[in-house]
Amino acid sequence: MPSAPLSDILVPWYRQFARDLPWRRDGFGAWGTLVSEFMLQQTPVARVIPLLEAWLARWPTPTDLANAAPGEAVAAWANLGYPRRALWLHRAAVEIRDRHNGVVPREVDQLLALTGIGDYTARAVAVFAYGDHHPVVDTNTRRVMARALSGRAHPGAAHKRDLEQMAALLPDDRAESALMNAAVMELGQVICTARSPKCGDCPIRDACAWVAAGSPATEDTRRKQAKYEGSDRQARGAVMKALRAAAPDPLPRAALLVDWHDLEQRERALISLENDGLIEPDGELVGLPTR
DNA sequence: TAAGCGTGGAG
DNA sequence: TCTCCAAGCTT
Repeated sequence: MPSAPLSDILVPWYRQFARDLPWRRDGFGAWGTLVSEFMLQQTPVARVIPLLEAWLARWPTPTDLANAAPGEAVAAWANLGYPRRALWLHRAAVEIRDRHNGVVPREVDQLLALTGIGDYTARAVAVFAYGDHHPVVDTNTRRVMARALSGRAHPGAAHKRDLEQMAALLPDDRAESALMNAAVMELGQVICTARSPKCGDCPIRDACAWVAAGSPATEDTRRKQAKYEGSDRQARGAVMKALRAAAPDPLPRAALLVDWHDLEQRERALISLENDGLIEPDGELVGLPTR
């Protein structure tokens, strides 16, 4: 006898237990969804929420952001991390203003063409903002699928194939399929977590291949994060933190990383930040980008 | 394809 | 204390 589709279990579970998050409220809008997705790329929900609300109050439309200086966006990004995302979000806003009459596009191909938007974010906007029928695959989704469908403890490297695997789990109905995408992500975030999954609370444990196999500790092929202490990233972070604090004023080049012991690394950080467009030299001064 | 890219909370 | 990890994207 065939078992019920997972969506028959997960969609009702999601309706009952989904957390009340700002971007899930009615009328949040495509721009709000887009900004939230940029901020949520590798940054935890709790840190995003307050900054997201401030961001949208300041720049309620893509055109509002596009008309601001990129450095304002970088400064407002505050401690969200990966400040290139602020720059990319600003560029995407400019592209939306110039190519889409200030309206966040609905088509996945058009979304993918925007700066800083990849397979996940494009489909997240199309599905969560516009309610269209696409598979949305993030790291939570891939972990849930690895366990429930493949019986592995960890997902492998991201692959296009993941989209097809998720698409096969979606019900035909558009609204239901959007909920299923959200439900799988939610399950991965609150139940089927990376470190200590709460299998006792899982609504699909009876259908889970990993549980059925005895929850084996299978090989973890994920790439380990490079050491942060003493890294170039840490040096870049220190520069950006100082410039955010001084903004909108620039700082003397000599004042940046003044305590940094490794002068070569200091130069490397400044050069790479300039190459990324995150800082702008102006004689002896260095500031956030003005255009 | 794999490396590079921030920040801070949780276990 | 310290390692792990968090709604990825670009090159």
